[in-house]
Amino acid sequence: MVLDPSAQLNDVFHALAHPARREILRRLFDGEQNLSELSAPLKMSFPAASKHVRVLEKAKLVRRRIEGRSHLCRIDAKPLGKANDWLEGYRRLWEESFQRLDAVLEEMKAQEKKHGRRR
Amino acid sequence: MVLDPSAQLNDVFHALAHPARREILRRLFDGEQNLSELSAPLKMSFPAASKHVRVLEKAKLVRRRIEGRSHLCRIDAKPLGKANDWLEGYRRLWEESFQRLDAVLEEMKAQEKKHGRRR
DNA sequence: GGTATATTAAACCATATGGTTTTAGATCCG
DNA sequence: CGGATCTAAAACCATATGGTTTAATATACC
Repeated sequence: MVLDPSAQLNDVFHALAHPARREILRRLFDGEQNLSELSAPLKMSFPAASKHVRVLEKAKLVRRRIEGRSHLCRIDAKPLGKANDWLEGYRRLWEESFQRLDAVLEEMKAQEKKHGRRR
Repeated sequence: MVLDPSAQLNDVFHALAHPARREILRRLFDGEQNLSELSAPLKMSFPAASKHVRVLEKAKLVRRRIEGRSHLCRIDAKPLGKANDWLEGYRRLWEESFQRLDAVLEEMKAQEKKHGRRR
């Protein structure tokens, strides 16, 4: 069905790459909202906001339920799990880099204790 | 210095949205490589690959050390930690969705046991 | 110096992205 | 019916993206 197995991941990461779309997701986190409600706080026209929602739908991060003239949007976080799975493989790497930072900070503290605070 | 605090996150997610760039990262995971080595397995011209590396550099996911005519690239996973932090806020949501899936599968298994396998 | 190698830069192209405004459909409501 | 509301669709625009090919630059090597 899906030709490129990583195509979904492309769509998810691309969807997350725009702050307006992340804001939309953040607000959907608290529950369903229709397009008007979603677009209102965004500093752009309604059609622009609507297009962002479509990008989220393509990434299957948002599902739409039409009720009369209101299009109710709901978050579906499953694809975020896929993104998380991909990141997971690198967790050791970025955690190590924070450990190294911690080590530096510890070293600085130790130096402070030994020689007293400077400046 | 950074006008939009989410700009880094935009760059990171955008960088991850292309399979060639994810592949580059995956290979840098195993250690430093220069541009020629990185571009060789990609089905595109050298300049195209070089541009992808620039996108990764802009997202601070890759650092470059020039040694003679060889540009050695090294992964820096810290920005992936930022991406992970953002995702973290939604973890509960996607885990719940998997639990629901598990519940459905459990239910199906229980039915199987009760009534025997059909077909 | 001369040649091969690694990389950048430039020019170009097609398509995508992100926005706008305007027009057109549905649907609700008095 | 008629008007207000919610949304889509279309047309348009500027810029970005992702690729190419060709030229230029810098380094290594004989």
